[in-house]
Amino acid sequence: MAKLAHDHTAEDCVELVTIFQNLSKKDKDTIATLVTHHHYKSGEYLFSAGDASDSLIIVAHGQAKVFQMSANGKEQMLRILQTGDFDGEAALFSNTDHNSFAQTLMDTDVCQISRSDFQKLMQETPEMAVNMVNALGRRIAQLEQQTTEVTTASVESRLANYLLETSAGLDEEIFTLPLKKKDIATYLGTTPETISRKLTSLAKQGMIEKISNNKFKILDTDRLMMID
Amino acid sequence: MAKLAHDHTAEDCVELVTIFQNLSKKDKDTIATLVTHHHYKSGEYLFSAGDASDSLIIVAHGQAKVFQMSANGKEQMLRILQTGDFDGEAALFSNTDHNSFAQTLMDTDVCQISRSDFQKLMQETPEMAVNMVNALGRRIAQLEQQTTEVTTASVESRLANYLLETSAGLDEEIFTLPLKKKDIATYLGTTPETISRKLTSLAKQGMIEKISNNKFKILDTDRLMMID
DNA sequence: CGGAATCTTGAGGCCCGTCAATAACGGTGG
DNA sequence: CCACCGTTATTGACGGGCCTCAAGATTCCG
Repeated sequence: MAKLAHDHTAEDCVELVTIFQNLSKKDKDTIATLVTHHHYKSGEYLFSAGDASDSLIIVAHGQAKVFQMSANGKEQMLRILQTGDFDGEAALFSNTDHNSFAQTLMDTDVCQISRSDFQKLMQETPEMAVNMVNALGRRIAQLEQQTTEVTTASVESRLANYLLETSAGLDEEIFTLPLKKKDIATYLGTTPETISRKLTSLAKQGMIEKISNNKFKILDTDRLMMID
Repeated sequence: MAKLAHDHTAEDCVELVTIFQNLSKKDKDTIATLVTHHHYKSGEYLFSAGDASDSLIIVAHGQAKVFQMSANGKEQMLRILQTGDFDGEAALFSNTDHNSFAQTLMDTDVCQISRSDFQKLMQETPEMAVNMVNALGRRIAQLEQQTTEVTTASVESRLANYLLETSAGLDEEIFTLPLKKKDIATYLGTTPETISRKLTSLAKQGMIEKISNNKFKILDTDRLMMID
């Protein structure tokens, strides 16, 4: 394997992650000693459903998708882990298995803390526990939003929202969809075919412009927001 | 207002709620002094979207539904708060408004702790913060499950699961649906008409027996689990 | 007992999922 | 640089599940 372009150390993880950010230097140093890190190539799994779930996983650099598999074999995307995000499930309950999958979307560096170390850490560092509570609260709000949208809004509306969210923050006029259509589809609770159709439909209606198959330009934010 | 059948005191709240349960007597007493309680009649709102969100709300006795309202006016049920459950959102972020509604389904007693008191409590009582993290983690797992089911499984399958979950725990053969069809519908992301149709369909297929419009008997657990 | 809310049942239609075939893309090696 | 092949995306035809609208039946509760 090629040498990493950047070296990602335990300190990097601690600096990157929001739940550690406002802690004292001393606390951060302690945490750094508890962390192990690993490199994954694009497409590898961080964990699969059924795996023993025994550590908190932090994305130090890269991107991974977390999804569940339903009884009939359909994927449902739960979230995209970006640099600095973590997957909590693992560190919270004792003796439960993962019920979801995490697969990297690019080469990705990951840090881990074992459940027991993490639980000890929360006992000893209340600020960290409070940070954790806040992070989980945000996650809950986001999931509630996702559930509501998926059941109450049309695919066209969900897709429009997704485009607006994805393009927000980038002040580029033209932006690139960061995911394959299949992944966008499972994120929005639909199929790649429908995504494809709705994108051309939005383009025909003049709300977006299609530059290439995954590059787009927002033409009419207001109308996109009003769909459905 | 009539005198309450049972007196629900601050101590009751503290005893009832899982996040307080394994704390020391001393800690519990402290918490009890921070709690205020209120009685609500059936159908009243504990809070509405847009209200300032400034306290943790605990259901000491009764039942309430928490739901969001989508842009096009549809309700999406997020969860049912039972005795001992709490709504977290409020106590976690600073200066955000509620984005959901909570409405009682029967006469209900509620306890509250202000956000500032609760945040202080977490700082001073790490065990409580850890309890909170665990409770939120469970809630996340449940929401992820709900999102996945709602997008990947048919209404019939979701309803079958709901019936199994609702009847589980009660060893009664015949059980009563605790919610109106409209509420079941918004919980499962569908409409009352569809719920009605699917229930008669399940009965025709011999998997359940319809005793009255809201009393049912499970006849074939295995087939109910296999739907879809 | 009476009126309001809830539930049931039917008819009709549309959104979107499925299946399938073609096209475009992207990386690899010659 | 181009030819090649697997992956991904597009487009069409079709069907079905579920939503909508509406009317009638039933239940609930004062």
